[in-house]
Amino acid sequence: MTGQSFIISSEMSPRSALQNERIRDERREEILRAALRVFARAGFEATKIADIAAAAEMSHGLIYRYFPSKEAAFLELVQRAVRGGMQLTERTLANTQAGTPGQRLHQLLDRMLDGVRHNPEYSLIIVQAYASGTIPPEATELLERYSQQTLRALSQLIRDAQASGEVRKGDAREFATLLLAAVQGLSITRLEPHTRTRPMPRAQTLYGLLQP
Amino acid sequence: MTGQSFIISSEMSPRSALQNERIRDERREEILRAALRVFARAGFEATKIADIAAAAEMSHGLIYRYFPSKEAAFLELVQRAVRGGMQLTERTLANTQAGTPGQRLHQLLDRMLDGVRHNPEYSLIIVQAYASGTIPPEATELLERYSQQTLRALSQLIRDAQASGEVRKGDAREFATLLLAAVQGLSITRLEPHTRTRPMPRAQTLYGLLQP
Amino acid sequence: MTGQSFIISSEMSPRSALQNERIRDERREEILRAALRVFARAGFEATKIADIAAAAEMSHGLIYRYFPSKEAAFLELVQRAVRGGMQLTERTLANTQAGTPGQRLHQLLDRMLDGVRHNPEYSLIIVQAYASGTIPPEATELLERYSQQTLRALSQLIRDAQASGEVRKGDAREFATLLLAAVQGLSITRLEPHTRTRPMPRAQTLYGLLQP
Amino acid sequence: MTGQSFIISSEMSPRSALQNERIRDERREEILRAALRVFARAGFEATKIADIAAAAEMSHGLIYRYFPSKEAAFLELVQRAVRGGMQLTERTLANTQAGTPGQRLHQLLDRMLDGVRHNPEYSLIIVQAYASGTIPPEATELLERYSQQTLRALSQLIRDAQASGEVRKGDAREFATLLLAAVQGLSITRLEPHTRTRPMPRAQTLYGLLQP
DNA sequence: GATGAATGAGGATTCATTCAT
DNA sequence: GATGAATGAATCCTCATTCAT
Repeated sequence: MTGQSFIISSEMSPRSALQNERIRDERREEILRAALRVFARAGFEATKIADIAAAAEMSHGLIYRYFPSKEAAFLELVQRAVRGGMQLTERTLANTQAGTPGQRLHQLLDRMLDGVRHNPEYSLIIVQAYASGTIPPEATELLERYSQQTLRALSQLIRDAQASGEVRKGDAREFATLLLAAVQGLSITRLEPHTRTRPMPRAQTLYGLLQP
Repeated sequence: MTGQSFIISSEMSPRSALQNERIRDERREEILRAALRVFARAGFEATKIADIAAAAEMSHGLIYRYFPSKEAAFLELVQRAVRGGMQLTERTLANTQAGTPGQRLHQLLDRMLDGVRHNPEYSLIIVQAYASGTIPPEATELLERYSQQTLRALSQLIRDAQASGEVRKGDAREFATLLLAAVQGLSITRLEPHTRTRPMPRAQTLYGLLQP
Repeated sequence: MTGQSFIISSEMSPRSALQNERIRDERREEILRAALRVFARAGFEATKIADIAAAAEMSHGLIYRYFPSKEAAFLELVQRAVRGGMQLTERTLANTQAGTPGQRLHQLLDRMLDGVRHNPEYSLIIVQAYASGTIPPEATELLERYSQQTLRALSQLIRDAQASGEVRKGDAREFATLLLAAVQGLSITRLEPHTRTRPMPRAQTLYGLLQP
Repeated sequence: MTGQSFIISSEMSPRSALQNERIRDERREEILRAALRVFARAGFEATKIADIAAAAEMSHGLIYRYFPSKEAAFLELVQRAVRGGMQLTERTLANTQAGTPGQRLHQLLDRMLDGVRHNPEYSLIIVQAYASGTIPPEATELLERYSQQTLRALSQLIRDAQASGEVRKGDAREFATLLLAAVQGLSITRLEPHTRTRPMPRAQTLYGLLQP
């Protein structure tokens, strides 16, 4: 075993630090993947650590080597969900070379609905965070920032598209609120087997409603 | 209350039997009112029977005189929420003398948004039921029937309004899905102190989007 | 059942508030009695809530209706032990009419050893608090105050007895420290079945060592 | 360390076998040193294997190469403490050429107090063993033998010193019990930061009390 | 009917111990 | 030998539900 080690290592490490770090990172992601699935479907309170462990195919004790508590794992997922959502809107807003404001709005809606359709877990995490009675203040702050920022960005995009004549007249903030609500509302429908099979509205339909 | 009854008798008189039933019903409603508030905000799992009892200002033991379990109380609220929602759409659809299809659609949206604004608990119960990982199959069936029926009614109304030229062309079912999603999405915003203070979109705005 | 109640109560209390309070107080004391026995013998960490519950002949869940945590119950016992010990020395010191300083010192030692002999649990709680690696800062403070105050009182008594010629010359503080250490050391011997059966030194012997 | 060995061979040479054993012994002692510190302060139950490993600056897995269990390590320390204590008294008793019985008693007390002062860990291990609720029967037997033997030796020494007129009259066994209790009681005070700073009584003071 | 004391199943978390590398 | 990832039994604590009064 250690016969080889005299060449390289003066340390007597069975696994290199690098290897360990890789294992740790992978495990952490595995846990988060499993936790995402379970939390999204069942919510924070109804999710047992044992459920996450089972979904990640590991012992429940191991979860605690990577997260200090169930709450911490949930919080990380909320963070990722919020960050992902904010980046999406932020980037679309900033990416002025991607087309006219209307085109960018259309694109944003497309991506949002695509996310809800194929990857509803992250939007659901946000809904679950809202719906939970026992989330920590940090999560509440994150949600607040998320909705604030997303609404602002959406409103701006709508206002720009109104200026260019691509979106009909009206209170941009109200439009934005409605769009966001629709997206979140649609993600809820991904929770139930029956409703999940129904076809989701196309971004084009949603965007079409905004057109003059 | 029953403190008076010692005057008449300690036996059961028709009067007191009636009174008793009335009292029972009142108590039951008190509990449901309290449970509605608490469940809507915190969700099924995070809500403790003791919370409901505290909100209803009674001992937690008493809850069990009126409901066999926490689940049963929640289920009843889901039933009421579903029934209320279905009645609203059903009646508006049926009430052909209330105006043109477009007017009735507008009215329906108005009532829905009004409900979310001033009485968000019932819509939230539905969201919480969707979001909960441990609700009984009965609740799932109710939700399924609710969304099915509401979507059907909404679609019909939209189709009628399209026929009368009041609503723009497009897949009525998609429109209906979006409207319902928006309403449910908006109810979620009633969960958070910050977002709750933001003005809600007006029904006119929502209806306006549908107009040609 | 309630047939009787019309005479007295306008409240519909099954058990009167007074009764409830009495039950609560009794239960609380029962728990503390049981906890005292178990903690004294096994120490804080090795004592399971289930052990206390078994010793008190109740379910472990009930313990938590009376104490928020194992720690809180332990802390209360430390408090009582400390308070009891401090009162003993304090009163003997103050009770100047009980005899000469030497007589009072003798009396104090007598009571201390009697406590260790017949009621070693409280002294053991103090030893266990010292020995525990996970007691809360509150307990540490209590212990500190206890030893400080007891040493001060003992030293004073010894000094007075030296002035009256009843106790031999020497550093009173050292004498006090030794006496207290001896008492605590003796309480440790109450922990082990074998040593517990050995006769304990008499107060007279301890006091005699101090005499000129 | 073994980094050098690649020069000689990867096979086992007599030299490296010897070396290996020496290394093993050193490691073992390191662990025991660390464990002594940690157990003495925190007690058996509150001490985690990880704490010992951290104090010994090695991985916790390695501890199990040297000790089959936490209990085994603790037991070894109790053994050493007991053996050390017994040797001390035994030798002083036997070393008749070291002076008069009184002088030897004085010397013994001096060494005991010195141990408590500068090296309290071993006395504390004994206290912790007494205080622990989950030590194995082997430890209990050790403690029993220890106290029995120490008391016997001390009593004998005292009796001899009484015969030579160096110690006052009185029940030698009681005196011995008190001396031992005082020593153990003093070691407890080494557990707490505040009390640890207080000056410890001198052996002369303790011995003085025994003098006529 | 009403209360709240009591029970105990269930779930979060810890940590001694094992084991792959 | 050495490391630290992995396991799961054990323990604290909560809370739905029952029951004596």
